[in-house]
Amino acid sequence: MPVKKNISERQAALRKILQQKVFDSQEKVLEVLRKQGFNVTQATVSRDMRQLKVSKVSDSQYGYRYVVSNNILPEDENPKSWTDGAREIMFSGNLAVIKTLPGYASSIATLIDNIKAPEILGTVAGDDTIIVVAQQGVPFEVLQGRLKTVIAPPSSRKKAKG
Amino acid sequence: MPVKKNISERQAALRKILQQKVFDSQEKVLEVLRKQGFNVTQATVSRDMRQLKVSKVSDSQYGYRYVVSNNILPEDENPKSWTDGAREIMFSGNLAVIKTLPGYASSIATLIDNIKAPEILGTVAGDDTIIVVAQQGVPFEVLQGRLKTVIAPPSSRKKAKG
DNA sequence: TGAAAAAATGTATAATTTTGCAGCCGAATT
DNA sequence: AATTCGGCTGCAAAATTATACATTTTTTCA
Repeated sequence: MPVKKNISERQAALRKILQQKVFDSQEKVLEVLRKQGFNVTQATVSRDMRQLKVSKVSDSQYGYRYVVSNNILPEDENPKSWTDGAREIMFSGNLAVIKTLPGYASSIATLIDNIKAPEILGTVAGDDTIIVVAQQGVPFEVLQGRLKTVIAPPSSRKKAKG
Repeated sequence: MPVKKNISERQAALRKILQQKVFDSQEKVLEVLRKQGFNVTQATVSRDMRQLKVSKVSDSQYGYRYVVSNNILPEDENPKSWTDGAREIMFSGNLAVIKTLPGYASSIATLIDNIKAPEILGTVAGDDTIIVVAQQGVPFEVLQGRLKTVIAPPSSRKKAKG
């Protein structure tokens, strides 16, 4: 097994590991990481978890467990930079789940429908939640990028370099 | 200063304290609790946090903070359970589809939202159908277990001796 | 290139959190 | 009343997590 050393690869692996199984200590997570060829220490796991905003919460079924957020909104992001009441976007498989202020969901869903992105099959809106269904095989990042063009105000986006 | 000793009063105070200010250790939270007349120790704060499902998460690049979910569902509240309206639960990938009696969907979806399960990204309710989106990688059994805590009849509640 | 700066990591340890255990207290039972 | 039972808590120790510092690795830039 080759020794892997890429940081984002390791953090991606960490994220996946935490999603697949319940752990109650970083040491145990570390064991799995090492079996996958990431030869690091607990200190690094701790630092990775901080960067990924992993949190440890009590879980009635399993004692303690780690939870890795799918939330792409930075914690310190200015809420005003998000239009139309959208509060957070999360991803799971070929779906995106958008939480909004109460009552905003359907209007935002309409905006999403209107961009007619080829990789978006459709949306369903409740009162404060939207589910966006992406075409099969569309990478998370692509879907995220599309949705940002609707939900993030253009002024907050970096100017194109050319 | 009167010494308060009621548990739920203390946990309510803890909740409020955590919502109002950023703390990075239980000791510091404890100081505030003590100033409010709750004469306990850090161990109790730890236990309270466990019960309230408080989680510690990295705040920005540096620093940690506690996060307490905004909705609590007192265990012995629901005088009459909405969950009687749920008829069927089915799973497909990272989704659960719940069929309900006509008109019950949104009420039950709200109950599901209120448990703030970390593995549930969100729900969308129609009139008699709810779609629950789980976090990627969450095993079917875990999602099922979560939903059962809402939808299963309160037979798990303490019974008279039998 | 190579030097300097920045980033990443390990080590050892500090800081924090969790928990086993025993005592306490109140409710229920005898 | 005394006993039992069960939940809550403090104490102290164990377990876990975070970090200061040194070292190594990577990046930058001339």
